[in-house]
Amino acid sequence: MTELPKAYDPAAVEPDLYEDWRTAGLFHADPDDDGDPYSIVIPPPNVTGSLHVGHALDNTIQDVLIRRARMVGNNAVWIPGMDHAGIATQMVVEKQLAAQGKTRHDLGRERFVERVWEWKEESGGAILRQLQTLGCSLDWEREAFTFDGPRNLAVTKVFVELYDQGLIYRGARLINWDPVLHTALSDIEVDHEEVDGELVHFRYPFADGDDSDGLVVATTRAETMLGDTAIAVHPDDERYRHLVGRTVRHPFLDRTFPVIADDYVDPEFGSGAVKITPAHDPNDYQIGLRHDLPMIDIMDDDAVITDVGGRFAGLGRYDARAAIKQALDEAGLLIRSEPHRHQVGHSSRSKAAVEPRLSDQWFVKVGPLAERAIAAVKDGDVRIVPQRNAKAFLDWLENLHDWCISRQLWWGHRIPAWHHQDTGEIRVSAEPIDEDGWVQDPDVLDTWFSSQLWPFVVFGWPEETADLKRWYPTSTLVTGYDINTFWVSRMLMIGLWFTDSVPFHVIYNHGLVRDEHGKKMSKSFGNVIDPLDLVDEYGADATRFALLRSAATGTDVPLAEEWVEGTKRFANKLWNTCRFALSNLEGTMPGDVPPRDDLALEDRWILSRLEAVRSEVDAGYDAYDWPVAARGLYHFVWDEFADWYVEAVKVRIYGDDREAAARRVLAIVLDDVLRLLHPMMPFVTEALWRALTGAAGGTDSLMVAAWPQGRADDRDVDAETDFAVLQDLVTQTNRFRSQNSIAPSKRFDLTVASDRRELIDAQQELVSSLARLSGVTCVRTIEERDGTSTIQLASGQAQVDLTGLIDVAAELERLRKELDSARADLAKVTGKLANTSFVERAPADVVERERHKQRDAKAAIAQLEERIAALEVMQGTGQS
RNA sequence: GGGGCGUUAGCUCAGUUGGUUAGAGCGCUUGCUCGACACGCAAGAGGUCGCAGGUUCGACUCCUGCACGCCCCACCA
Repeated sequence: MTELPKAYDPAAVEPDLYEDWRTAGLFHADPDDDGDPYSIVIPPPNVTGSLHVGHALDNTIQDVLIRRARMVGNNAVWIPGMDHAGIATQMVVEKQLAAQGKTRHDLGRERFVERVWEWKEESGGAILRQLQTLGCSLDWEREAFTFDGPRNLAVTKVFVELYDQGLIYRGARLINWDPVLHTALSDIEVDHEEVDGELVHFRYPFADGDDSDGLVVATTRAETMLGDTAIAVHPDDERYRHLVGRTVRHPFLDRTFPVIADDYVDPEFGSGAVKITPAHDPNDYQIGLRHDLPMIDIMDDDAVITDVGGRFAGLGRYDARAAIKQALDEAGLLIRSEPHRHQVGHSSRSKAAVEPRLSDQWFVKVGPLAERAIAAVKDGDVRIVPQRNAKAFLDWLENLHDWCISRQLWWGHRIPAWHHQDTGEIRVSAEPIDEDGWVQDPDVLDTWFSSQLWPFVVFGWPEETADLKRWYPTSTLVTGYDINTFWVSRMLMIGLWFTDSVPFHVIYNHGLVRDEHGKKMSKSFGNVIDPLDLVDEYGADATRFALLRSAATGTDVPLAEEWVEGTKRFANKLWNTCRFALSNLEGTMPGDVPPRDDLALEDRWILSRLEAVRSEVDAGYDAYDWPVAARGLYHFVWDEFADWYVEAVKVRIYGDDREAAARRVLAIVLDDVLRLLHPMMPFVTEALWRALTGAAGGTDSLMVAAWPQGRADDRDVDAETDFAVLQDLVTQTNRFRSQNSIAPSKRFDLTVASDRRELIDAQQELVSSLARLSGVTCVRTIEERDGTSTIQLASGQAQVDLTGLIDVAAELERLRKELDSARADLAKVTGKLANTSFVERAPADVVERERHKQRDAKAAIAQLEERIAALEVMQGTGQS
């Protein structure tokens, strides 16, 4: 048996164990192995990524699920991999080029993409290596990449089939344009932020009148008036009904357009008349379609006004906004402008304000896909945990717009479509078209188009591989709720469409990791915690366990460094409990529970508690309730096993009464605890388990040991009740000792009158040891005597003879001194709080602290006075 | 504008189908080199469970309203 160091040192244990597991092949799964299939695919981190606490939580949870599944006997696999992360990655490399004063256009497309690949090879995937330090038991032989060969083939196949089915189409639609990255974006890549703007009221003159007459409109985006092609009013609006059909004249451009009526217009807002810019506003676009209005794109890719803007051509959109306002004013058309807060869409990548723009793009028609996904959720084919997230998920699926999938980028899956240069004809094909006049579409696909295929392409789809048959559909998808829309819903839709199966049976949503006060972690707040720093400082087990302890299902996870520190102490506690056991086991192995007659009360008690906790912890794991599982084990190990059982068992181990049974029970409990704890704290449990069982390592590992089955017969309510009586007796005695300043080393006799007299009588030795008594005498009734003190018990009373135990005079003197100082404290604080300028001007928390001090001092005084009175009675100086 | 979540000890959170003195960790106070552990042991202080009503013999727990906070979604110029 190995000698364990006095304190647990994670750094000395973790890296070697990971390497040992890996070389023994314990992470690798074989589809031909026995056991029910259990599979998880990692949400592929971006190649640009490095491990942050969100990843740490997400992957710890997956590792917990996989490790437990293995121990339960499933044929479990966890697939690693990465996402090529189109925009994000392209931006990183473009930034590197910018540092050299270059753009991607200087390199050209081919060279640029090569450059991204080079970068991917050298620095991509750091995050997967970081996951190893966290202990993640991923099957490294199955690593996949969304942009590698097999995945490319699958993406092309999916695109072509969807196109053939009429579910992918190309067309001019209003899309979100990112004027910085020069690409279209999907709706969910746009974040709405509140912005302070201006609502500008101005007048469009009638075509047949002068500038003093006309129709007043209001807008937050004056520059878009260059693309106006109508003015809309509500059909029932009495103020304007008679104007419908009239024509207005553009003040700066040689153009006239009509006043139209449309229900969309809210008569209450602004002037009740809306300028319509179909090419630059989603609502106006719809109105434009309904009324067959011309759609005039007034901006170029940089959101700069083009020649259609007449004298405003060449101005950026914000400069144009100011210039037009001024021009309106000069023309006498500006009525007024007022401050106006409103929501403006921003690119989630470049943060630039998105420009709604009419553009030729590729779209996925999502209706038919969404229908099946909705049905799968409603029918329970896929279960969302927590259930309440299902509503938002369904709402989103039920209100989908078609998905713009083309991106004007270079890094990503090239769209398998070819355009004829002369005819403009389009052909979509899995094979390159190598004929004269045909050129491939320059655009690439939205990065989520490929990642939506992840759960089946990692197993080799469209090939009918053994892996695919064995592990698809996957068991559980673990993600934060923040990407349910981006990713999860799309996997569900496309999975159902192409594999006729849900891609996962359960969607488990954890919360987002926040700082200790529940605030979002962000670099600008300076509250970011790096999980790798935590691992360095406290170990991977502590980091994992701390995250799990606060990861209540679906709610955000507050993380403070102190908690991780506290968890490290728990690991150390476990370590030392094992150290005690190991140094006393004398070769005893875990095995069958000894015959009942050989067991002492504390044995039956701890076995009963173990069984209770095992079942609670198991239920916690089953319900994805990590805090319950973690707390259950923490409490059991520390407060029951270490604090009570280990102390109790010393009587027999250091003596010679049924010590064999004691050793056996010690080994059994530890063995089960280590197994139950292993998915959450894999390293320390493995190290200790090897020491306990003598396991050689390699394939002889806790990682693949059997999950505890439980022994229902071990539940022993009588033992628990009886032991609680002893615990109460010991606790009350300790309390008495502490309150009377009796040194812990001072032993004394206890006389007990209890309705559990026989029990206490039989357990005298145990009680004496735990409460550090010289003896326990059980009597029928306590007789009040001078010089004794009584302790109240849940089951009766105990009596202590104070003669010689306490130096009454000295104790009185000590207490009186304490009382004096407590009174002085109180006076000081009370004086401070009586000072009105302090109470009014000092910060609230400082005042609150003073109030606390005041309350504390008062409580202390009351208690001291009581004890002094009691001692005075004993001394004969008080009044009884 | 729609929807969701939360409000319990100084801080972060538990609290099972409503049932005697509402729990944990951290922090705080006091004492302790007891043959696993000072990353420890023992004891202690600290809460009118956001506010106002209601149901009930009884509510932190159920209902209604309000307040505050957080989050998601959303095409009102």
